[in-house]
Amino acid sequence: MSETESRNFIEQMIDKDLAEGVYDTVHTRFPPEPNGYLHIGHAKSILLNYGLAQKYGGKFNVRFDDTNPTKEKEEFVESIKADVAWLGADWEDRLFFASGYFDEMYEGAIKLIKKGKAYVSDLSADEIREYRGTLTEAGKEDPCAGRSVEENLKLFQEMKEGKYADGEKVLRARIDMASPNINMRDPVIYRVAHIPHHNTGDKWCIYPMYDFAHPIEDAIEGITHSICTLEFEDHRPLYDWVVRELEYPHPPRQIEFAKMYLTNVVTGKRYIKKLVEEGIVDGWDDPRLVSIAALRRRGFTPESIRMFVELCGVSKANSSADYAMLEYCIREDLKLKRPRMMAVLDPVKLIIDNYPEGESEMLEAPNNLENEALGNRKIPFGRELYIEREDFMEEPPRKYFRMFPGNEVRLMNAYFVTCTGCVKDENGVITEVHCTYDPASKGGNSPDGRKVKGTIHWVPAKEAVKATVRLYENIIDEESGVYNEDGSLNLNPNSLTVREAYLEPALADAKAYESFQFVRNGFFCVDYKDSEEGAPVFNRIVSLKSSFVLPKKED
RNA sequence: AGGGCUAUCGCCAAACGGUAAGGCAACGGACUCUGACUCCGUCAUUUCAAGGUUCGAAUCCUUGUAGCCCUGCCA
Repeated sequence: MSETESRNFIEQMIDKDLAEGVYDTVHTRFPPEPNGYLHIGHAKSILLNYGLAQKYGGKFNVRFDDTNPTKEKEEFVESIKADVAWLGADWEDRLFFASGYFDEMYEGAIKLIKKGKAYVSDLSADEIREYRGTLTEAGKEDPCAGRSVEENLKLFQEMKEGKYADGEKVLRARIDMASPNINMRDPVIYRVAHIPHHNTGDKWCIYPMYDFAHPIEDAIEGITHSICTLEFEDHRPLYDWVVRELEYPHPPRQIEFAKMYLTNVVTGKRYIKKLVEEGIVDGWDDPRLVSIAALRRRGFTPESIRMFVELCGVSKANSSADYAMLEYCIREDLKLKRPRMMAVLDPVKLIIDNYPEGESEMLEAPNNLENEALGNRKIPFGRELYIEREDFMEEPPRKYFRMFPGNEVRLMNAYFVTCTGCVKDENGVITEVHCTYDPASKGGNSPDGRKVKGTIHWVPAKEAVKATVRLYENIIDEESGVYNEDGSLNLNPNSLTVREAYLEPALADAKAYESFQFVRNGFFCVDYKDSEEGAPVFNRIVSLKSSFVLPKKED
């Protein structure tokens, strides 16, 4: 860490703890409940926790907070592990499950009962709610609060043994029914649920509540800084109460930060579910979504997401980052490390009239002009090529530097060509553009040193590979907000455009999730998921800014 | 008399009583084997508001205002 670098508020708290000797190390954790897929918001938590451990030379755990078997599935455990690993957060040998601590939690509950700090209640869920009072009125004492320690012990034992049906009895912590903080009004800490658990099977029919379980999990693992989101701020007094009453020697400190939101993006599980069910997207990893898997499939790299999280920073102010910042991060990460290949998305044929018919040659091109380490590749060149339809204009506006009759441009990595005209069909649609080339300008430079203003990309007509390209835009119509008046999503009808494009031959061997910069057309990632018979599909990651923009009309 | 938290440029975000960093976006211009990238320049006399304390306030005090969270046997 450099001295000049400013520290976020969490680092400042950690510095203080370390300086005052409250802790002598830093141990963080990412504690997801395995009840869904991770998205960009979780990435912030993962990278924040992992980053702090790295920064302070401490440790980082991954722990599944699986205390409610009604919601959790093994399937999610695997996807979460994969996503965390992909992001580069290394838990080493510290992968834990809250369910692994059920014995300690049970012992903890007994300890509370013995201290007179917990009691078994017969109240129903509705009654408990009634007794709890409201935001402005104090709660009432639970009629069971007066039970003796012995009776509570016996009843709790019976809860564990399965003598009671779901909902019949709960264990409550005895704190303060009149507390202005509703979480402190004798919170339920154990409930009965006769449901098999994905880890413990049917060993247990009572399960601890989050507020009781979480501090214990942290304490057992020796977590020093338990970082969570803002909505748990009100729970901190209860968190502290639990670790204090259970007399953990070095209790962890809970610190809350603001969740990250992205502008014009959908993260709500219920909305995503609807999009999937209605077939608007093809699953939770559709590249238009922001689940970790979707971002990966779209071609975002772990590095780009790390950069994004760092750029966003951490604070306690609710905020929502601009999607443009995420795009900036992937452009920044990829621009030097990926090859720049040529692909024509909207082809029109270019015929070089003075290039010998039937002949062809191989040209050598650098994969990335700014990164020699990426090497060179060979591209076949011949008399007939495809160029981008918009790279030719019969009557160009001012400041149009590409193909128009009489203008000389460079075919990237190939030759200078001078446009001579075009051929149209009966409807006036341009079918061919014609030009002549300067054989002396091979490689893209003329021996006489003359310059051209424009350089355009191309692919050889014969050898080009035809491939499916999917162009994605935000699934939300950004012009008018995320939601319609009726609460439905305001969808962008053009969020996906599929087209057949021509790629230069070198791209035919691309591997899944390999990314490329298509010259002028943005960054693309190869995706095999939905392709037929293993044919690659190219997903556009982001478009280059200002691409395709013609000059403003002159006044 | 509910409680807790937050307010700094279009969007994130520093500044910790010493005179408003930085990034994204935007806008000029230069450069360029793509009009991208890169580079250079512009972009808060002012920090939700109004008072107060101070030589000096985004930072301290007072009073307001706005937003978020909390009444699961979810996490």
